[in-house]
Amino acid sequence: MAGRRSDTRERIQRVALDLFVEQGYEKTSLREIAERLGVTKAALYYHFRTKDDIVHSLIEDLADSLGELIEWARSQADLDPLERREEILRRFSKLVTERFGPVMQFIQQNMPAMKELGLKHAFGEKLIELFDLVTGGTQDAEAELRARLALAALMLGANPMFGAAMAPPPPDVALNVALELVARRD
Amino acid sequence: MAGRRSDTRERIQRVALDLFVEQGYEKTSLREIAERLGVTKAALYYHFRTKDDIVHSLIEDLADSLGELIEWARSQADLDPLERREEILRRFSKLVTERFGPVMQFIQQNMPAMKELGLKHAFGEKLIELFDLVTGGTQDAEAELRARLALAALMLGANPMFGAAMAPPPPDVALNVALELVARRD
DNA sequence: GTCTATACTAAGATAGAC
DNA sequence: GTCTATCTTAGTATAGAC
Repeated sequence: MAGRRSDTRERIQRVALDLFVEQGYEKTSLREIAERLGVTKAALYYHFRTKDDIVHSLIEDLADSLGELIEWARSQADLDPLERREEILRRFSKLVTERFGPVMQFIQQNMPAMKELGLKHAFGEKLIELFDLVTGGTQDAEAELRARLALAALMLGANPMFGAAMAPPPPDVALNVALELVARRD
Repeated sequence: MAGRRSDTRERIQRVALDLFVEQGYEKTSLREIAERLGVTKAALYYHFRTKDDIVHSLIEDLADSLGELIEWARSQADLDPLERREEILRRFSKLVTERFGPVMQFIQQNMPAMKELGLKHAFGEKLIELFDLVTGGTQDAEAELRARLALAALMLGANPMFGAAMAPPPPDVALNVALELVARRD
């Protein structure tokens, strides 16, 4: 626990994420990851029990951050609903642009790989909670769609179809459009 | 050429698409497809040269339909730009809801599998052309984002993140929001 | 047009030495 | 903490009989 463990574990995570984003989860073999790191497959198995386990470790951080955002949002029940929604979107945008863009891209492009072993749940449930907070609990279909699109706007750089072929929108533009989508309507 | 070939080829396409959507491309083996049809793997290889070839056949129809839509749009250069954009979105919405929803979902959830063998190009290039027609060729970042979101709204039922966990928006609601996103702004 | 049988390749994973 | 060697499983694909 104390002291400095080798950084191999983190190097594995970095290289694996790079390859997963670039080629996809299934098409990336452990051999490939190992080769790029200059170690053998067996070495990977010292740090991670399975291939899935690498993904799991990557997503845990993201799920934790979303959890913190949700917790914060729940604690702001007295805030003006619109202001709260807007601040949620701002903070979400910050998470995506500053830290979790690649992981988000990976998740969206490799959903089938996520379906196993509760990988989806740690993150997927958080995304739904966040979505509910942005809709404000309404059942109105259009309001729901707008909330989804607002989140989508912030993630479009990571969208499998649009993200791959085109440049992502500047974060500030995306945030503005997202805010407009959930703005009070008259 | 003449007469009625066996329908095995189409049955393979249907079953394969079902399984691909359900479990993902990589996780679906030819053995699985064959078993569900009550034939052997070798039978599949009679109708399709490779596993990729099955996907290719599925996407060709979609690409053709998009091609027709694009061709129509190009022929309407004299139409009011806004009206044209709106009609493009309407027709695209129709394609998605009436025929290509599952294929779209499959594509979005399995992008890494698309990257090979020009599978991406037949369809991907068409999507970009369509996108350009909806933006109307502007370079404005916000207008571009709005055009993307308009298309995204119509495909959200097929979106890997939102589509899986939540009910898709009613098509008419999605179309309305899409139209609003590209509406002339004052 | 479909099947049996099989070749070939590569993947994920484990055991045990260093 | 990393290696060599090996196991197990599964996949794609082909040849040739029916």
